[in-house]
Amino acid sequence: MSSITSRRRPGRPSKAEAGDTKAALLDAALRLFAQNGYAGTSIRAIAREVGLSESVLYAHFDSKQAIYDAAMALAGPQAATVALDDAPEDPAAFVGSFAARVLAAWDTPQSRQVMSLVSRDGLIHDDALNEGIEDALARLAEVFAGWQSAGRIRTDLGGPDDLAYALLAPIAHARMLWLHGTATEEQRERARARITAHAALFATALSP
Amino acid sequence: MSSITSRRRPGRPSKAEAGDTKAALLDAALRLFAQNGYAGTSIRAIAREVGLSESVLYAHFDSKQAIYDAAMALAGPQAATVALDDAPEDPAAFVGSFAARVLAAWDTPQSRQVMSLVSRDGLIHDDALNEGIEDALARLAEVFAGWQSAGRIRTDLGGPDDLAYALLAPIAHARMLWLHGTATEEQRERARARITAHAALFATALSP
DNA sequence: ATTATCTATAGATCTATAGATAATGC
DNA sequence: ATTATCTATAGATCTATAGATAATGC
Repeated sequence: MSSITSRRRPGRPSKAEAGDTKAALLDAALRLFAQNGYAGTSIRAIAREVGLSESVLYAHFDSKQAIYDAAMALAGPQAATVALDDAPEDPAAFVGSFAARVLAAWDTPQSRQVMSLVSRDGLIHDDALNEGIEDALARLAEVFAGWQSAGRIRTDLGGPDDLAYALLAPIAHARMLWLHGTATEEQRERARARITAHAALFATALSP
Repeated sequence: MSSITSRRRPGRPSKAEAGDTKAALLDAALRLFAQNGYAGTSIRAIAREVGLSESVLYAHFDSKQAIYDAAMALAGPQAATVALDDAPEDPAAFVGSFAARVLAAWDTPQSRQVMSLVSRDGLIHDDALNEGIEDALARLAEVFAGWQSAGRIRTDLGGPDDLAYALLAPIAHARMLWLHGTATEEQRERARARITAHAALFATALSP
């Protein structure tokens, strides 16, 4: 049962058989880095994944680190930004739509892979990433601060930043547990259920 | 500036210079595995950390995997169990003391290393660990269920499991972010502040 | 004799490079 | 000529083992 990965013959492939190698490499790299971490993923494994020889990676990238960086750069940014939208409507409605939007952004194949990658390679502890989280919390807190001074939500629960954390942390935690690179459909469903349930609970708790 | 790690001479060390090598190896292994992951940590690096030759590891363990397992077994269990204690007192008091006990259990050097290890090697997605989390949530939910049927806490916020998640997830998330193996004192302080603030907020929200 | 270390080394695997090969595009 | 692949290989590093060496404990 030796299923040989039929070797491609040497020389430039004909137009018909040529694909977007660089994109395929990055896609495979992101998947494998997310699954096995940087140290646990070899150049060889990435090449095998796309069915090419190892040296082809050095035609497209300078080094293993460069491949990692390129994969991160490609997949990273869009996952960090969670749009807060403009003038938030009613508090309860906002909380629900906020959670839904965050969920939509995080429940994509790429975002889930980034989640795994960030966890596997200790980047949660990375300064850049931490600032992203702090920033998201701060912007959310601003919204709550506005509502508190307008008397539209409870003020006795805690400060705006406490509220922001109480809303965002359970959502972020659901991401950690159930929206990673190798999550099953069942786990993703669990994440969705938890996140919407939490948003509802939080919205109810907010009202004065 | 070649500071050579002065080589020990061959042969069994004298009683005076002999230490508990196995314990030292496990300690170094846990630290390095937590910092760099399984694949990112070599036998060589562990040996260098305790100042011995590489082969000494094979006198104490069968394989690299066996070292990892031993380090996990040593550090793992005590971090998983978060005692719920017996008959919980007053809801607000319970929430505060629960958070304090979880915090105390998680803010230890070993528990923090386990946190990093679990994250680095993708073990958060491990079945055993996931069941541990589900179990903790379920036991917490039972407490809330009792109070809800006794009318001691709000019932309109959500079901017992929603409440359990709303309390535990922000605490667990603080652990992820600020109670890992290489957390600074500043980060740990941040975790403590966040966790106690969240417990207070949650307790307030609970009361009918 | 047993135990705890060391040195030396085998064999696998990893990153990276040099140079061959064949299609493309001018 | 340029581009995109391949084969072959260098040199580093990794896990693991064999066998030497010296102290211990009987």
